[in-house]
Amino acid sequence: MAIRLQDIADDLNLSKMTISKVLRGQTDVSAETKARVLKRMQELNYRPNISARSLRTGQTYTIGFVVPELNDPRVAAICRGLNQVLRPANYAVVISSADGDPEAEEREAELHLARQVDALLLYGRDDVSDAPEALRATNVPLVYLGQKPAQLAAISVSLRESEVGRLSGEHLLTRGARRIAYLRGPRTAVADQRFSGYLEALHKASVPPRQEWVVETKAGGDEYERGFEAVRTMLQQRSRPEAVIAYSDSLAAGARDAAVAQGLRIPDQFQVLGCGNNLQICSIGMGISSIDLCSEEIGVRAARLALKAIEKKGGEETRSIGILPRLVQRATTKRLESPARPGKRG
Amino acid sequence: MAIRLQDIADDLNLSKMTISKVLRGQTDVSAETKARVLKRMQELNYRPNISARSLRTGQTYTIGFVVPELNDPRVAAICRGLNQVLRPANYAVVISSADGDPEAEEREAELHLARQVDALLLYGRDDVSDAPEALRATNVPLVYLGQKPAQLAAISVSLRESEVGRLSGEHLLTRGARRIAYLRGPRTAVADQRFSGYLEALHKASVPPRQEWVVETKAGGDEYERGFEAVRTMLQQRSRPEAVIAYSDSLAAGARDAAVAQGLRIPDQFQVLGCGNNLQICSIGMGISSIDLCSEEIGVRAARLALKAIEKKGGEETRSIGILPRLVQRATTKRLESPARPGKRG
DNA sequence: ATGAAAGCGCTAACAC
DNA sequence: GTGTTAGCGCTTTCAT
Repeated sequence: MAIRLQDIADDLNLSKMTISKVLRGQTDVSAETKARVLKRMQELNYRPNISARSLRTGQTYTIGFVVPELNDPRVAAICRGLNQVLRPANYAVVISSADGDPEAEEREAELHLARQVDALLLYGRDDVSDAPEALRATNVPLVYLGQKPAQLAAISVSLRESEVGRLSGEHLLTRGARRIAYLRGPRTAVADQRFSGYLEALHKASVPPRQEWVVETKAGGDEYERGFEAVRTMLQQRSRPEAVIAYSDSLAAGARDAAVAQGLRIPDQFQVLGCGNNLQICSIGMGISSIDLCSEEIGVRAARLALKAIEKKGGEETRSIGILPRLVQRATTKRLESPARPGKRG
Repeated sequence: MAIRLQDIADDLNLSKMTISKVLRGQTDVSAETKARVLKRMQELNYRPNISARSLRTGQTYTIGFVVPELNDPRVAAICRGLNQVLRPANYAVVISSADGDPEAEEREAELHLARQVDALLLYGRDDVSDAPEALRATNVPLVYLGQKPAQLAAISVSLRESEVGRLSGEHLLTRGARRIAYLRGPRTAVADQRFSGYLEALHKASVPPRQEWVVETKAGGDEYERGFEAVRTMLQQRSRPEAVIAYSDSLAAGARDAAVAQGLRIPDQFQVLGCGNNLQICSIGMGISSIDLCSEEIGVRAARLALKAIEKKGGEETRSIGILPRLVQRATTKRLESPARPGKRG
């Protein structure tokens, strides 16, 4: 079938060992031989059989990555981060998507393990924090991204979710808002953490939270509509908020448009802060200020951790990294009068 | 290290051959033995070494898929289609992204081949239609998606791009529009084909095209802004269009908002038709009618073709499938007065 | 119904 | 600098 080391060896009257050495860049081969071999490899379009190699070496230079769903800008950003680190180190990232099916997630992970990946990365959905049973029994380094798993003995790189809420609250408080509504998203651990961070920010500023302005919003589907409706309703009450924080950018877009429809000037009379920094949404129409979830950085850090874990196979180093979100200001929140000057803080 | 067939065999006082048979579901094993083996496999969390297996069999039950960029709803949809067909057939899809780097694309493809994928799928960028040199010399079935490559001897599943333009034109013509602007997108083969389909539709309806309403728009970045500007400018001329077809949904969103800003009522005074059926964009604010590119179906068909090609290894069947786009009507184009009745056409 | 032998393509360890 | 030997974990073929 395909062309093998042996074929090249026969062809050149050498032993396959010499060819193998050239292939792997060993130095104990004469320059001349090396050149000949390389040339012939090119001509014959030789491709080393990775199965054979990894059977022999126990290493595949492959890292698996299981994601719940591909159509997610965070996943795309994480992959960029991963590749950034892993490609130069000669590792290939193999992504497999569960397409929204939680059971497929575990199956995909199993497949990766069977394929002898050198490390396995798992992107946790927001609503699940535990690892599949079967994964616990492996020696392969596991790295969780996005969501810290319940069990302690795992490496993870996750966003400090409570900081998302805190940062959001602070941003608006700093801009003079006191009457802040909060579209809190679904009932998940992540949403809860964000919300508690928000409450903390309010508390620190001695602003009491208002029950009636906290709205739970299911994820998925017509988030835009839900954001729109929620804010429209609030603005019809006697007691109106002057700003809103949304769990997602689609919700924020709906919120923004509801306020505009109500005749409010943004950001003077009403401010909107989204979450996710989804460019596709934040840059359609009036730019939405949003929290960047720093997914690319999460990818970079996870990749580094994976590499380290691969090296010291035995070392059970259990590191958990928390990444801080960043705020991206656009048109829906006020500019501060005095932009931060070096050496001072606003 | 990991647990092997041999370990289970020793454990149960059987030969590893018997274990292997159980593993592969051979029938010539007693039910009792089979049960014992299966049980032990479970307990020990045995995972067959795929490298070894595929070294032996030459098959990996893995199909590679190289995409230029992950953050693309078409790619996500294609993957859903692929998995739909391939998972039941026990194949794993291994996605690798080139992250926008055309050279990485070829490297990733090579990696897949070295890993002995049973078939390799390639998603062509709109601006490139040829295959990397090195891929021509392989026996592995190649399937091109999205974009038919220049060389004839290849299997491909692609969208009938000219139909996108034709369908767009027809949709608006049917709704009484004659003065149709066209934001034609970048200078790529795909955009050209769509445009020619559009011209064809105009021609068939005896509507002469108007140079000044055809605007070239670069891809990427601030498409929304560009769509907005283009339509704003057009609407300030004396001779105004009454509808616009956009190469992408972001452009369409900009176009829609420019028309609204100009005080036009949509869809009565101005119609907008997008392309891509990107839900994230089409459902923010006034729903944008758009052309669905049927990516999931492309995935399904490509997967079937790949499976066929794998089976009859020798059979050089070169099939090219063209998929027809579909229109999804929303608020930015007029509803037809008499919705199509069975047996009649409007 | 169960097992022994051989070998897939490659590389580690060691001669020469 | 180059070659020899052995074996990674599995499956194929053929005995028993």
